[in-house]
Amino acid sequence: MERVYINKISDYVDKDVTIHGWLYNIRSSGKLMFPELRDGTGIIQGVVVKSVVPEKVWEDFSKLTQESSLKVTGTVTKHPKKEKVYELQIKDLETINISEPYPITPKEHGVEFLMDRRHLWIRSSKQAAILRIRNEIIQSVRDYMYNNGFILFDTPIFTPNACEGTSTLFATDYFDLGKAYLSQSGQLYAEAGAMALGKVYTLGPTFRAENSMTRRHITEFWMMEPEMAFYDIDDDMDLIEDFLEYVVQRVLKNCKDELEQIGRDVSALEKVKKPFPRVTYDQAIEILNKKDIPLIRMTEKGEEQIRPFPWGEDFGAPQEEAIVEEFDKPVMVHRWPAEAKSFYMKRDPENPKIALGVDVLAPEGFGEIIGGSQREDNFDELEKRIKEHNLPLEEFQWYLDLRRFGSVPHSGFGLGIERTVNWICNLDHIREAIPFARRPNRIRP
RNA sequence: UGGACAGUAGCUCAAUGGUGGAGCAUUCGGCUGUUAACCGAAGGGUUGCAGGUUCAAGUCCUGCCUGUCCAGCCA
Repeated sequence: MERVYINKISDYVDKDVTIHGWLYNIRSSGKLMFPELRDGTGIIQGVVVKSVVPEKVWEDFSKLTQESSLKVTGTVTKHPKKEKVYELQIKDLETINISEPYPITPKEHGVEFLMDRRHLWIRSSKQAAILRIRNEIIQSVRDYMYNNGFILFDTPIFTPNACEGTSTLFATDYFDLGKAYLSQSGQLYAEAGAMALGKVYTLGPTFRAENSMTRRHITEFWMMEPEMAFYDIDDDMDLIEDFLEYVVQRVLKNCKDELEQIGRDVSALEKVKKPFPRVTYDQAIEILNKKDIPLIRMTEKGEEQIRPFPWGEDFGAPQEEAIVEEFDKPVMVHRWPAEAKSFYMKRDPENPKIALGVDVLAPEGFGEIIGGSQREDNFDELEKRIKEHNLPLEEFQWYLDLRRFGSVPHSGFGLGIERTVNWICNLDHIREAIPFARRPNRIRP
């Protein structure tokens, strides 16, 4: 008997097939049973008729519990009432394993209960659909880069130094060489790659020891960071919008079923087409003042609201939301106050108080998904910044070499994979955007 | 790290300071088109932990633990 997967079942109408999978749920009605089978690619309802199947098959089905594993043979038919839905008229059953009582029932559960059983929760249809969309997002990222001349350039995870300060780094012992830190960005190495290969990208896990308990933060997340020689900040933004449009439109095209399964309103995603709004920091401040959004600062007395929003302050969640509300596409906020940004960003030649950085805010309140910039390519300027930020100059000598030996203007950005999944899937929380989320209060399972 | 809220059966939740219940799950029985199927029955409890108030605490008070949400930080 031909073994088939459920997502290809429509090719086998009126044919006999075998499905290898698990029992997702079962409903019975006297002399009829309706087992729902899942095989990782989808779910199909089986029909077991007592008067049709051998007595042993009927008895074996009666013994099945949720998540029991099995091989089922039957004839594929169209659903009598539903369009484009198929059923399996069951003829035979081979039980592989009778599951112990399964903890995740088809009823409601709390997040802690589910996260404690994340290894089982991912079998649920919504979680499985999210992980399939994640797969499509990552594959489309790789394909975009490959098809546009970017070279995959893997950067190290053990690093000796901080990219943006040591307080958010996880430290570990490294033989006789003292401390090693888990990478929080591959950018500095990617810059070396860009000088060697022109356009590169790195895609891998990154680690931030931030005690952030929000729906947008995890301590271990995947980031895709392209770095391009001879790109300025405007080239960088051109790339961002072309790239993001490709990823979103491809997920829309290839993950129709999954998006429907998780109840995603795709009309919002369909609008993600070039061009995206480009808003300078100064223009963003104007939006905040027009909407009377203050800076909120925590003091000893409590909350303090400062209006109008003072120039130079970074935006928080309420500010980002107010800006994004104005548009129905990802918004690129660029040319930030240099004070609030990292040491490696190039200053605007027209205004030294401005850094040539860009943040991309996802629509629908999902926050920042991309942070990018044109990098400082002048040796003296960069060395000065490293000193100003009290970073260990010796550790950055190799990085400064990139400015000593044939320095060129270059730019790049970092895309948070889970934040992108969070947005595209319209999730309540980023913990569902990765198979096993790591958060300050969770390292298991 | 700060603020708000919560913790009762395997799960999701009820219970005026006065005998701790329901639905689902589990086990048993019934039902020939079910869709989180339905109907009947059974088993299932150290009310997060430690103190305190009270004749009496799941309920009120204090401390701790755990979790959730929000803020900051960031992708």
